[in-house]
Amino acid sequence: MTDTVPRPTLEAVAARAGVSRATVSRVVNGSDGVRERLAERVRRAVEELGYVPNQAARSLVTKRHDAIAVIVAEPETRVFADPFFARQLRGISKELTAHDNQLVLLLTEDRDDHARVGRYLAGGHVDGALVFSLHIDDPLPELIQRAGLPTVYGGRPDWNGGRRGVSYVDSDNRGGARDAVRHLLGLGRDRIAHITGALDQTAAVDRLDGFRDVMTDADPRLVVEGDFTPASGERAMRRLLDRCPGLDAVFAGNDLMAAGALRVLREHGRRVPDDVAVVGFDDMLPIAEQTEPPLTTVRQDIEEMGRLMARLLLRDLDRTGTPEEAAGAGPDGLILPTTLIRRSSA
Amino acid sequence: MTDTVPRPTLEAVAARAGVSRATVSRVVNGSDGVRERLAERVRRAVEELGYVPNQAARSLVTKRHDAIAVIVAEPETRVFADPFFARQLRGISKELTAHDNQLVLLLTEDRDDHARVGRYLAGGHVDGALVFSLHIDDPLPELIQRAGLPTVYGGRPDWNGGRRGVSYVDSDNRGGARDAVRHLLGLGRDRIAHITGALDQTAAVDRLDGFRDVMTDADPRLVVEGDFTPASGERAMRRLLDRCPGLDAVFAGNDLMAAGALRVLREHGRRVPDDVAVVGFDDMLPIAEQTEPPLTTVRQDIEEMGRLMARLLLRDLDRTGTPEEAAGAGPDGLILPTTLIRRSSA
DNA sequence: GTGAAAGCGCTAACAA
DNA sequence: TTGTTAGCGCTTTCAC
Repeated sequence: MTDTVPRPTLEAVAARAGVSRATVSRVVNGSDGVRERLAERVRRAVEELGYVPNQAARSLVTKRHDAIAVIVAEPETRVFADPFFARQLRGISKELTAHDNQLVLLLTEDRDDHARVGRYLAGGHVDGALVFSLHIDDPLPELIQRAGLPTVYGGRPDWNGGRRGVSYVDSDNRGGARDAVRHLLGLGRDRIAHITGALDQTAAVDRLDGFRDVMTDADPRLVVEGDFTPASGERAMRRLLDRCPGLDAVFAGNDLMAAGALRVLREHGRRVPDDVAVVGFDDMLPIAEQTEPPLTTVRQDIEEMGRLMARLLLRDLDRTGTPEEAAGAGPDGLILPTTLIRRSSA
Repeated sequence: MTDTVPRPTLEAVAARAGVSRATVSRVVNGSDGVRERLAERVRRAVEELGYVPNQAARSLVTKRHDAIAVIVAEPETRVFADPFFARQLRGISKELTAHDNQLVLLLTEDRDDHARVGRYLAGGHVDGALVFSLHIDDPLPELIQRAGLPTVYGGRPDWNGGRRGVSYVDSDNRGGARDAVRHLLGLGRDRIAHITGALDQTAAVDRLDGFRDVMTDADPRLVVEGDFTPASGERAMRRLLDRCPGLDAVFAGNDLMAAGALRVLREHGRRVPDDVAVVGFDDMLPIAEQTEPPLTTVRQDIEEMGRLMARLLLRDLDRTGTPEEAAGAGPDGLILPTTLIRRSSA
């Protein structure tokens, strides 16, 4: 609160080291071409004065901010039921700080927020953006594109291929789903149902596609749409039991819905996995391990996703303006592998 | 990627509106004393040019950044099992953006991170800091204090009262615990056990104190220390059943541990709530509603905590330097009420 | 290899 | 009420 002593400037360091500001700047920024003797003197002065560069002044001339916006567009409360969010952030944060970039967090819920975010991005406070939880028809990508910021999306965007220069990182949702279903087949199950996630998100669509890849001729009544919440998992399970009492396995679009399904199965006296085998998706830890019985599920490496998103973005920023830019890796989607984790439910 | 057209400056707007830079600045910053006719002309020019102020240039002179650091010091993975984190962030974010402040997120895990954070804070990039999840003996407060940044803590710091000018926001952990225990007493239980959280966090200590407030002469063997994880809840419950087979109720320090306890109780054939009543703390939704049976628990308004932290900090920033400063509200702790949520477990 | 000097875009005295 | 001007602290040519 009390205004602290004004922090030392380049000028002060220069004076103390008996050199010019330019020299200090060179040393501080690690550009070579400074005689070691001088450099050493400067470093000592920096140390003694506790000098820390003023970022604002630096940005003013470099036009770099060493800051990245992370935009989470989640109007629903789902994010909170989901350790996802925190995990991805951790991954992003690690990568960003390793490269001395700051993480500016932008949480949006409604249209007003979008406008605000648009303004912020256009305001040139950050060098790039990382975006999550897009739903189909989200206006955000449009805004971001207009702001002309390098961007990496988390999760395959629905307009995939539509726009140029779009990078994204995603899990192998389709492949993971296939593994899950094949595992159930391997268990000798053949009346396998699928509870999908909200189909306005590509993750849900891709998992459904994976399911269909394997169950090419599945009874359409064995597929019910949920929305990733436990309640929707319960509803879907009830409907499934109602429609197809003979089912012997369920692949749920995520662990939360699988947990809901487990409850309904128990309620109906079906033993898991004896009568009905259940597989989830995510391996969301507090959930998957705590269900009764513990959940067999498809794990994705969330933190790594975050880390990769950041890495991709920083790489983009670094090659700004170089010739490779046009030729470069271009609009790339990075797909991370998934792993089937066997517990007791299937 | 492609360097966009340089954004218009104050200068450009001034030229277009046929006024001086100073006038444009006044209009943009809403200081009055500009004739409406001129102001209007300036606004139009701003509009036409799509002018957005350069924050770096502004900070350079105002020394304000309109940015707040949010520091989450959680070396463990606990944060991720915990929607807490996301919820508080949401609250903070809302309040901050309502006042045009940016949220810079700093996640720390180890000592190196601390050093980095210290440097960052000292670097004067932000106007204040919001800090969470402190553990006893955390070096962070020291660093922050040294950086001389206005700070608000989430959760009562352990050195409470020790330092001056420390603000914090917390839930009424002690009162909530009392409510939980009284509820169990009201159910006619009298062999009530308590599974504490990690006692290096004040939240756990305060809840234990609340338990003791009511159970003044509790058998010490009825209190077992956990660490907020489900696994610790299981361990603690086993120990309790072993030591005091006659217990008829358990108050767990959070919902995760309560869930673990429920599992062990079931495993031992104790019916809940018939044989043993169980109460949790937090009302962490995906957990509390999904347990078998659903959990009676003490709810805290996490999002509101976040919002209040931000509000407190912004208020501090605003009164910097004014006379009230010394006299002012001073080191204040804001305690939010809790509510007992009745479900089936007690 | 090092220093001098010209800004980066903005705000805030101070004059007019 | 409006304009002029002097920096804020830094990087970066360009001379030396």
